[in-house]
Amino acid sequence: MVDEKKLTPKSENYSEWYNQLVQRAELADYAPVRGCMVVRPYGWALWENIQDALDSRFKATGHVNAAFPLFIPMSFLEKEKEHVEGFSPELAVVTIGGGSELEEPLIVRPTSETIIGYMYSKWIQSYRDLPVLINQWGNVVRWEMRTRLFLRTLEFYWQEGHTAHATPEEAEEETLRMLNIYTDFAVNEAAVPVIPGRKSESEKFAGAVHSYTIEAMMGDKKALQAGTSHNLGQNFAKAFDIDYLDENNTLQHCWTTSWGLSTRFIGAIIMTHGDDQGLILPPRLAPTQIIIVPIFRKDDEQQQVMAVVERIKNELHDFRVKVDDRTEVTPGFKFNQWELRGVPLRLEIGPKDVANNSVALARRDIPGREGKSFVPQAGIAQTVSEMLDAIQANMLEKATQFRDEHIYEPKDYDEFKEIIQNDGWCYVWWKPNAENEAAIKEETKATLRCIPLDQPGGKGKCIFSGEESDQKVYFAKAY
RNA sequence: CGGGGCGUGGCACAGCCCGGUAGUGCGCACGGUUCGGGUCCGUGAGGUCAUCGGUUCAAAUCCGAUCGCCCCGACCA
Repeated sequence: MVDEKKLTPKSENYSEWYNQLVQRAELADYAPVRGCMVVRPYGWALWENIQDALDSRFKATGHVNAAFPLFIPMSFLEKEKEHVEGFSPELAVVTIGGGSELEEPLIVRPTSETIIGYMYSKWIQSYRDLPVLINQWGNVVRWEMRTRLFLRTLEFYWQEGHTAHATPEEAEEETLRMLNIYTDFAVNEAAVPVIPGRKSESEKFAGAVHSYTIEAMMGDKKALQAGTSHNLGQNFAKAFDIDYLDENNTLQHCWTTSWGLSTRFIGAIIMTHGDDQGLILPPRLAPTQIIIVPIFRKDDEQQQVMAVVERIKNELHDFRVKVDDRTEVTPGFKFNQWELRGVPLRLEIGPKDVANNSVALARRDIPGREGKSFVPQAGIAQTVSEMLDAIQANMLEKATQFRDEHIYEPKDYDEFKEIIQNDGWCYVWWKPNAENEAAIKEETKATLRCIPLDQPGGKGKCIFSGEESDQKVYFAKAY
């Protein structure tokens, strides 16, 4: 018999582990409509912390938030040829409104370049109006065939930034600035090590001149595109007449960008850090950073313990802290439940601690006895603060180590195939060629994840064609 | 849309082959017990067996159709 209290181990069935974890940690649930997701309060609290971390970075670089409509006229999408080709297979279309057939079908936005481009064309007249730096928090719909909670659902929540600039240099600078913000967020807030890089021609966004990505390695070694930033050149400006008069009174097309990060990132956090006990959340993003579990048997013990618990809780007011004072479940039950939900630090206070002026600390990132320590009640805020920092740092270090251990540099294509077969990543010299890329995908299921910004320099022979090239790239199987 | 599987209390499943008044575990409610790693015991609530039709004295079980879901492929933040 399977122990229903335990998660299916990662090593046994990774996707089952993932699904059980998401649902039992109460992050999200399946909705009545196939492929749709209900984000539960705990999952949404995590998303709100992600939003705050990103929003503060956006604001610091001059961006503002706004909201654009959910419905977009079908004709808007058709104005940019590559864009409509890329998105039409996955559109949800509304044809009836208020009981009668609409003159023009509306699509539920799969992304907002078109409607925002349309508005920008009205707002922008002069070079003095530029740059326009707007971000939107919202939801979009893409009718995907196979779905998974957070990673790919019919509807998902994200932010999409859309900017317009006077020059190609400014647009490229913006595209890279936002990529760097994503990288900074992923590494320093989520403890998810990512590789920032450029997408190949075949993998880029429909309608972009070029796309950048942050690529992360999940616990099963598959790659996950965790955020994207696109330089749209003048493609959308031309399609939507986003024009301005420059200093010389000459009409010019704008240069635009777009960049997005979605609730998929929650999937990245789960699959980067989670273990067989459940979630492990980075302290900087965890909705609850510290859970206090009081332990007592008799009434008089309860009073003494709760007095200490209250005092400690007040001392920790600078942290996101909760007390689990339920009496209907045992401490052991609570330990397991909060571990499942990934709370970084657990604080136990029992009769022994009352007597010794101590508390027991258990860190989530180090399971078992090694992660447990007893510390004095005095100076608890300082102790806890340092430990949360240590957890955050350790999570990043562990994830980085795991990733680096599974990136290989094959000598030849045979070795390449063998590595991909075992789900490793390949870091190889590459001569850009869409046909060769397709051939590799066909044969191995691996895709060109990115051309990293950080290049080693020098030259080498392309892993596939043998031609000389000056760039190295990553290939891997991906979500 | 191609290949495979499954629909039975909230969840996970047994029962179906060989028709005879619906079962187990988890969860839930109540009482007690326990509480420093998912306590234990007792009592109880909860299901027109996916739907429609057929065979039969009798259908969760046999036959037919329909619907839905899951897994494997093609598409993808």
